[in-house]
Amino acid sequence: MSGSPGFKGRSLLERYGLRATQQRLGLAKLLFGKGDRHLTADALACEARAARMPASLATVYNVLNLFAAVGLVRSLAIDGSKTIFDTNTSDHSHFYFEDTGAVCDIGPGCIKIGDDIDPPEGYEIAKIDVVVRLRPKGSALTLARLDADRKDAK
Amino acid sequence: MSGSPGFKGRSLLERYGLRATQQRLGLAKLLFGKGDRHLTADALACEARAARMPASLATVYNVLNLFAAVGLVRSLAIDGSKTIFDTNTSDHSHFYFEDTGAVCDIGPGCIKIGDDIDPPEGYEIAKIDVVVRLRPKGSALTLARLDADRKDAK
DNA sequence: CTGTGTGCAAACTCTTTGCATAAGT
DNA sequence: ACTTATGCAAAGAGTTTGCACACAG
Repeated sequence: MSGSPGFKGRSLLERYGLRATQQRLGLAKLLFGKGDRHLTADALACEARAARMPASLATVYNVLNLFAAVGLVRSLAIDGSKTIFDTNTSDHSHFYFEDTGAVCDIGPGCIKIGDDIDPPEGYEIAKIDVVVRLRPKGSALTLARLDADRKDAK
Repeated sequence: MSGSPGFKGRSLLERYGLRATQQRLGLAKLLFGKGDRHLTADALACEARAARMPASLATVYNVLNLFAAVGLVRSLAIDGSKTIFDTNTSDHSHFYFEDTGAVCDIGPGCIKIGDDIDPPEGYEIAKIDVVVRLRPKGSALTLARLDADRKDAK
């Protein structure tokens, strides 16, 4: 099971006009081998190392950005600092877990965005990102809590 | 008109339990003095300098993060690199102009988010961010275009 | 006065880039 | 062979942090 995955990475890459290098094949296998995924470049680099298909962090960024440019993956700007790459390129929304930083898909049926949005003159809609931010129940940040925390900190 | 703005910054800050310092007052005036705004920390620092109410960049970050923590402003993670602070804390969506990086509000009426979203067990919805990404008409990135660009680059 | 905020600069994280080497067609 | 990708390390942007000084209450 090590040399000939049923996974057709080579033809996938070639279909997108990309040269099939070891690193791209390895990363593609990790990305598309096990269902929809949401990964940072760093996380993918770690997985690659663990799977004995090492690729430098710079290469992982290059490959992910390249994949994003051709539409193989989609990049999400959810938490500001890290860029998350999503292997699901279809229309869908996301849950974002503020405590863990995890991301997961919401089926396209659950959220209805008006198809009646009027883009300003001269512009067209590239895509619509919907992020439902979740926090553990009862952790709401209230003024009272802020105050309490300030006193606790003393 | 220099010393006593009709703008009640002091009481605003004190209502939120914040000490009314010069920098906070100055920044609050810029933020809330002219309607809803979408600013980066850097842009606000520049404005402050221009308005003769200078505050160091570090202080601008501190103040904006503080304001965001108490709910005076809302921080948006839209483009991944820069954090944008929005003075409109009510429920609304955003247009994001990919060519200029500008952000503007979409009235809450234009987009309907199902109120029927089921948060996963143990979590509650902190907020929902909707970003409609806009690009200039006709700039869609197609495979054909990518190919053409590659050849052009030669 | 006492505590808190500010400013500066350095540290830090994430991401991109330049150049020599290695791999792909 | 010729082209293109990779790896490394350094650069770059944006944001945060530590500490001395200054300001607000």
